[in-house]
Amino acid sequence: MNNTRLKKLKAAGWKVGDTKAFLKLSNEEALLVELKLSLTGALKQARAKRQISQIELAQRMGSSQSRVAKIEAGDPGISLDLIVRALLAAGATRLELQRAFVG
Amino acid sequence: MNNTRLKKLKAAGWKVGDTKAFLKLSNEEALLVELKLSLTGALKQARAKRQISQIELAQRMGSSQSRVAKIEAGDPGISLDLIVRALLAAGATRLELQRAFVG
DNA sequence: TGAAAATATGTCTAAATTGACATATACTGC
DNA sequence: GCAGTATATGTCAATTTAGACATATTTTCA
Repeated sequence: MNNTRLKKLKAAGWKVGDTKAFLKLSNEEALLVELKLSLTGALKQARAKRQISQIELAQRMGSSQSRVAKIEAGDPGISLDLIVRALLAAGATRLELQRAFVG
Repeated sequence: MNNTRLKKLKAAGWKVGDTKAFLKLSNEEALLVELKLSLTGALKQARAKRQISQIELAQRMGSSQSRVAKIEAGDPGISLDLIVRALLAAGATRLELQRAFVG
């Protein structure tokens, strides 16, 4: 029913500004990566500060050492969720989170 | 989601500090959910402020209207990544992000 | 130096998340 | 009430991310 109209809108929306939309996507993706890197940096700091091993952190968050290593290595294919979980499990303060976010 | 996690933890031999660890996990999970809700709230505001429809936002971020609706509805099973992508696509400022992020 | 601890890297299957689609419901102005 | 539009809900195949494990490399320190 509304399908035809929806499709029309979609098609129209994508034709015009195709590359522009793509560039925007890239930019947003870059911002997201930047944010992730900032957070993983904070994680490394938080963990070092508290002298927690990757194994211990992994246990605390119900994950594995290899995952923690990958998080800190900025491995692509690591979700923001997991990074934040790690930060929380590492006992990062609100201020630390904030600083990481501000960059 | 938490059930499977708990089961896994138990199966994996978490005998000592069992409940304590679980409580910690729950707490961190709760904090994460809180954060997500805060961000989705910011998304709704940002989108309303800019008068962008869900369809348009979906197009901008290369997603679908139903996904956007679910993000804003606080649907479980929506990643932090997707929420942040939506915020960026909605043109949320760094300040808006910050406020939502740190609470 | 060298053993032990910590961290990095690669790969697997299972589980979670995705966009897309269909469709239902809510809202707007007329 | 009614068309047009916006938003909500449910489902699904395909992709992505997960923990786990093996193993390599680096770091630590007696």
